[in-house]
Amino acid sequence: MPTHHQGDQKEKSALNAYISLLRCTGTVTSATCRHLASEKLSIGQFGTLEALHHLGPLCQRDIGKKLLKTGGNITTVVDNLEKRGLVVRRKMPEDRRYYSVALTETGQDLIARIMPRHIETITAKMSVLNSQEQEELRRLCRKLGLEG
Amino acid sequence: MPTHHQGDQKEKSALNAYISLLRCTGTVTSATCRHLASEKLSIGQFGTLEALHHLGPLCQRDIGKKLLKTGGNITTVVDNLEKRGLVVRRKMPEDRRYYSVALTETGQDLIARIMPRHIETITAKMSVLNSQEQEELRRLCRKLGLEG
DNA sequence: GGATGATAGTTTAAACTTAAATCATTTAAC
DNA sequence: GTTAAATGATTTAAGTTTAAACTATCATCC
Repeated sequence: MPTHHQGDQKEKSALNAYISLLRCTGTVTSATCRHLASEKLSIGQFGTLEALHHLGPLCQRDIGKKLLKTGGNITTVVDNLEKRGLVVRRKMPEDRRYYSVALTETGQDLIARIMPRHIETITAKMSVLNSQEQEELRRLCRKLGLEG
Repeated sequence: MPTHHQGDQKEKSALNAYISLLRCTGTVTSATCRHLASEKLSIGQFGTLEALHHLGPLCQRDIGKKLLKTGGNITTVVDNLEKRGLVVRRKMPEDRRYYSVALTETGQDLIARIMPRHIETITAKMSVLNSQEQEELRRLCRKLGLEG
C-alpha cells in the first residue's frame, strides 16, 4: 500500500508533466498559427483545409474527429469556407445523410500556397529539440493521447 | 549544405512531433476538464480560480499571462466569477491602475472542493506514462515551450 | 509641473465553440 | 413493409474569445 508521501510524489510528477504539456502547446500553437490571421483563416478553418488537402474529400463527421471538434462547429466552419468558395459540399448518392466536403481549385491553391510557410514555421519552432528528442516527444504524446 | 532529402527528413520529424503534441493535448484536456461542466465552470474560470488558489491574489495582467489569454477575456472571466461571488476585485492604493483579484471564502471553498478530484483525474490520465517518462515529457515541453 | 508615452483595465463588435434540440436518412427488427 | 433506433448534419441559444479602440493612471523628461 502506498504511503501518503508516495502518493504525493506521484501526483506531483503527473501534475508537473501536465502543466508543462498544456503550457508548451499553448505557446507552440500561438507561434505556429499567428501567420494564419493574414489569410483570414481561423485555426479550425485552416485545419479543415489541411485535412482535405492531406486526405482528400471527407465527410463532416470525419473532419470533426480529425479536429476534435463538435458537429455543430464543423457545420459553421464548412459553411464559412464554402461561402468563400474554398470548399464544396456534395451529397453522397449512396448514403444521402453524408456530405462529401472537398477543396475547390481556389481552396487547393490557397492551402498549397500557405502550407510551405506553415511547415517552415513549425519546423523552426520544433527545432529547439533535436531529432531524437522530437521522436521521444512524439512517442510520449502518442502513448498519452490514446483516447479515453 | 543540406540536401533536399535531409530537409524532408527534418520537416517530417518536426511535423510528426508537432501533430502528436497537439492531438495529445486535445484529448488530455478534454479528459481532465470534463468534470468542470458539473460545476458550471469554464476552463478559463477554473484556471483563474486555480491560479489564485495556488499563488494568492493576482492582478488581471498576471492572470492573463498565466492562462495565455487576452486582457479582454480576463475582464470577462473575472466579471463572471465576481458575479457568482467567487472572487473580489480590490483597487491597489499604491497603483490605482491595478486591481488585485482574490478568492472569496466561497471561491476558496469551491476550488478546495474541486481540486482533489481534478488532481486525481490528471494523475490517472497521466499515469499512462511512468514517472521517468513524465519527467522526460516535462523536460521536452519546457524546452520547447520557452516563449517565442 | 505639464506634455508625452507606457501600462492596466474596459468596452465593443465580430467570430468561434458548445450543448441540446431537431430534421433527414439509413439500418435493423419484427 | 413498417416501426424503432441510430447516424449525419443543421439550428438555436448561450457562453467564450479575440482584436481594436478607448479610459484611467502612472512614469519620465524637459
